[in-house]
This record gives sequence, structure tokens and C-alpha cells, in this order.
Amino acid sequence: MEAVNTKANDTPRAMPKQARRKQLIQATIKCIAKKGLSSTTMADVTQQAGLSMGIVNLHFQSKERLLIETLRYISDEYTDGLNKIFNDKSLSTEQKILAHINFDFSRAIIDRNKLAVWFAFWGETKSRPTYLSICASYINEIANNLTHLFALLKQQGDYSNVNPELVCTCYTALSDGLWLDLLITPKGMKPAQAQAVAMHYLATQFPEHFKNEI
Amino acid sequence: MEAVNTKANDTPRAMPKQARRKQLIQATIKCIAKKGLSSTTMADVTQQAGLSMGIVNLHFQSKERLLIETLRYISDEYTDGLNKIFNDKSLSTEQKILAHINFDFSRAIIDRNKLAVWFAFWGETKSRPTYLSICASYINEIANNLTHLFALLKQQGDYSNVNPELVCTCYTALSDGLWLDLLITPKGMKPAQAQAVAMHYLATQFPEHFKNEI
DNA sequence: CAACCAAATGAATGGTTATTCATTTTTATG
DNA sequence: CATAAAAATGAATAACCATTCATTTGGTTG
Repeated sequence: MEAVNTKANDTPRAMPKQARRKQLIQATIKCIAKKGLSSTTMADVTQQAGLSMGIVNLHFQSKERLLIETLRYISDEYTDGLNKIFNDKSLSTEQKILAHINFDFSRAIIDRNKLAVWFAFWGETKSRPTYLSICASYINEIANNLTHLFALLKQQGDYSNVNPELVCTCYTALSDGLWLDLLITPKGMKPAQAQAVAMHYLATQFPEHFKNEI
Repeated sequence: MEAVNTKANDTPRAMPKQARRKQLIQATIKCIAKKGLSSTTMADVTQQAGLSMGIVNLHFQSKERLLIETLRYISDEYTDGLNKIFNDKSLSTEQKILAHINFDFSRAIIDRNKLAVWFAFWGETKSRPTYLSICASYINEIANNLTHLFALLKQQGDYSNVNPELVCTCYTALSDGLWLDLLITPKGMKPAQAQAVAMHYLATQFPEHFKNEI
């Protein structure tokens, strides 16, 4: 997901394969947001990317693989961001949790184009095992990490009746639901507001740590 | 949404128009769950319903209208169920809220076929104003009712720092997120468990009323 | 700069799919 | 029972779309 040389204006033909793939994935995200997954065509994607019809099959073999790579792209972006926080040894447990929430509602993540992509794929998981397995793997990974953080925080205060697993499940579901609000009621729910709702829940569980954040 | 005469085995041709439309909508729900919105075809739907190709255009004019009516169907089913609870004068405020949660995680609502339909349409709202407006209207209606219930409950206990609007937003998002868990991790999350998570949140806000429900 | 190679193009192809409508089947009416 | 009206059928049609591949373009190398 890191900086790939995308000097599209200079010498397009010299772009590394990886960069062209990224360009096509980003065009796909825009198209899914603009036209919906069900009516996004190869012609739409290639035109959005400013390239020719055959290009997708050249780089991805098929439309289906392009879609899978698109899901993997946003899913990796999300997981990588959270892992970086989780593995950052300069942060305290409390700071990691705060950074996690900040990330969940950061511009790059709650971009409405990407939210549209998330929901489009979630809607198809029941019929596409490949989509489901991509989603399932990142979900477990994140849940384990976050539960661990809550368990650590529990030891740092008077939180004897906090259940870290339950809090993780609840926080995660809440975050997903707030993403939905950001997607379908853009005028009613602003990112900062969504983040405040998430903080409000954490404050109910860890008042000593998060009461002041609201 | 009420009982429509569907005597499919007796005299199919005599079914009222409304019933045939319902039959087609239910076939559509099954197909979207089975094949995904993007690859559900007219042939799939009519075959699932045990009818002939031309039937959808006869009753719905076009595929697009069938899809819109399908969204309206699940959306009405949900809204009607909640309104019935909200308007039931035999229930106390507390009982209404409990009934609301029970309904949110009842078999009819968290049927995985229907969940797949919800997410499929949510994923397309950004590109289809019609889908968006159907969703937007029911969301506002429910939020107003639920906020009102929380405001009433606030007066029945030591809840001076409870914010009914915030609690409504948070509960609603949580519920949507739990629906996602039920859709994509069916083996990990059971309906009763999801409901318990929702109750857990309400207990943080109204401990005097809901602490014992967990 | 010439020759080669990789990347990209886009017209052509073939398969898929929504929609139509002439025909058939069923129900209602007198 | 005969006739008319309504409902349903499904083969035919026309539009659409993913994929292919012969050709062109651009970059690299010696």
C-alpha cells in the first residue's frame, strides 16, 4: 500500500506493473462508488483510468480478479494501518486505542467512495466465498489485537466487570454501523460526530481513561 | 406486508396481483442472497418463483422497479414491525425498548437472506438516489421514535447525564454493525449473542432498567 | 540510431441478458 | 356452455458487455 511511483504524467509506459494495477484499482473504487458494483463495466473502469479496454485483462486476467484485488486493496489498507498502530512500541495502551479510533474515522478510511466499496462487497459475501474469506481473515486479526488492548487497559483501572471480548465486539460493530451512517446520511452525520459516538461508548467502559475525550 | 391470500397450490391464476408481486419479491430476495445483486438475472428470479420469463415485466414493468420494490418490501416490513411496537399502548416505555431490541434480532429480521439484501442495497445507495431516499426516510422515522422512548426512560431513573439522541444514534449503529456480523461471520455470531451485545450497551445507559437483562 | 521487446490499444467476437409481444391458458360472465 | 377478458407464457429480439488478439506505440539496449 506504500508509496508506489505513479508518475502518470511523465512516462506512463514506464510505470512499474504494480503502479498500473494500483491505478486500475483506484479507478474501480471510483466507478463502484459512482455507478454501483452491479453496473460497473470494464469500459467504465478503463475509461475512468484513461486507458484502453484491453488493459484490465492484461493486468488482472479478468474482471472478477480485478474486483477481488480491489477488495483486498481496501482491506489491506485498513489492516496495515491498524497493525502499524498496534505494533508501535512508542505508544501506551491507551494511546493505541485512541489512535485506533482516530484511524477508524480518518479521511483516508471513511472516504465515501471506499465506504461504498466496503458495503458493495459485504452485500455479496454470502454468494462469493472469496469475498467472504478476505473479510473473515482481516476481521479475526483485528479483533484479536483490539481485545488484547482492552484486556491490558482493564488492568489499569477499576474495571473488574469489563469484558474485553464483549467490548471489542461491541466497539467493532458500532464502528461498522457508524460507517453506514457516514455512507447513507452524509448530510446528517459528519466524521467528527461519528468518532464522538464511538468515544462515548468507550467512555462507558473505561471512564477513568476516556471520560475527558468526549 | 400483511397476510395476502397466496393459495399458490390451488388456483395460481386467481391470485390477486398483490400476491403475485409478493411472490416475485420473495424470489428476488432468495436470488440476491444466493447469487448476489450483481449477478441476479430475470431468468434467475422467474425460475426461482417457478414462473415464466415475461412475468416480471408484466407485474413490475422492469427489473429496476422489481429491485426497488424489493428494497421497499424489506424496509416496510422492518418499519411496520417497529411502528406496531411504538404505537402499542399496552406496553410501558421499558417494554417498548425491550420489544424493539427483540424485534431487531428476531428470526424474521435477521434472516441471512434478508441481511444480504440490506447490504447489497446499502452498497448501491451512493449511485442510486431512489435507493437512498427509501433508506433515508425509514431511518429518520425510526430514529425519532426511538429517541423519544429513550427520552421518556431518562425521566424514570437517575439518568441526568444520558443524551437520548446520542444513545439512539449509538444503538442504531450498533444494531446495524451486529447485522453485519450476523451476515459475514455466521459461525462466530449467533442471534442471541448479538442481542446480548445490544443489551449490554443499553445497560450502560440505563442500568436501573436493563442491568438484569444481560 | 536501429532493432528488439514489453506495454498498450481497440475493433471484432461471442456469450449473456432484459425486454417484447404473438400466442396460449385460465378465469369470469351471462 | 360460449364468449370475453385477464393472466401467463416463452421464443425472438436487440442491446450490452467481457474477453481476445492482431496491430501499434514507446522505451531500452548495445
